[in-house]
Amino acid sequence: MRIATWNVNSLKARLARVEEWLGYAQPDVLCLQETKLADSAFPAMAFQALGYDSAHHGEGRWNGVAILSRVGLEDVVAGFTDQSEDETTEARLLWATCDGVRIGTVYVPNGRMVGSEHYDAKLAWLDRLRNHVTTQCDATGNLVLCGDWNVAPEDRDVFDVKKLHGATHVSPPEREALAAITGWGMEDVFRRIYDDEKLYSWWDYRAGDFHEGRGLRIDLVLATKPMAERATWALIDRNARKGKLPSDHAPLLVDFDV
DNA sequence: ATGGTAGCGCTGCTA
Repeated sequence: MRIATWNVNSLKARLARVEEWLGYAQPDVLCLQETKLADSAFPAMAFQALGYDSAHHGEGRWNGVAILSRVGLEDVVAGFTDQSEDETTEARLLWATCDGVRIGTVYVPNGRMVGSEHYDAKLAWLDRLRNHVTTQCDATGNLVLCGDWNVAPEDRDVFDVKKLHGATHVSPPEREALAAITGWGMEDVFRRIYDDEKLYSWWDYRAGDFHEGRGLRIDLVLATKPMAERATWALIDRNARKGKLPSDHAPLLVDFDV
């Protein structure tokens, strides 16, 4: 099973690129983030025409997550299950079961500046996700949780450690919040395949950062042990970050022997 | 050298 994750930074702006990419990347499951669409505007028919069932959880202008699958799509759950009736939350989490694998797509809040209310909200969101996963999910089962985590797990995932020291995406509390999730029983699968530095998944649009190699690895596929052990191949598809009007993120693909 | 781009949507916010 090939599972991919891609922050597309507006599915409306990126639909043609996503369709083209599905054609040559051939994922069985694709998790999307930042669709920036309301559910009513989600182009389900375009994906159905390519053989993919889909589920979308969106709010319109910002955020929005989706799962596309050509191997079945069942038991779709949007958001946190502890959500109260009147709680309004941003569309950042969606689950589905695809061919026996429980798959989640996440778009973790950016956090903006360390110490800001947005940063505190990011840490709180990650802790809520940890609570959700550790109480609702089975670490011995087939679980894959992928998306834009807005956290670079280690210094080797950052283009300039000194420049970004203590900043958002690399601060110790963010890394600890992510580690609390992996520590429960999931692995950053990409690192099972590659040890290298300078393998990034996001580059700022500004100042030629992509072409200068100034990026971060913040898009991650986490998998429980039984799944991670069956990972056979992974790739950050930098070609999808090139050309006219790309997303600022590249897609990440992982093959599992299931 | 403290810049720069993209998306949404029409003003400035978000990333």
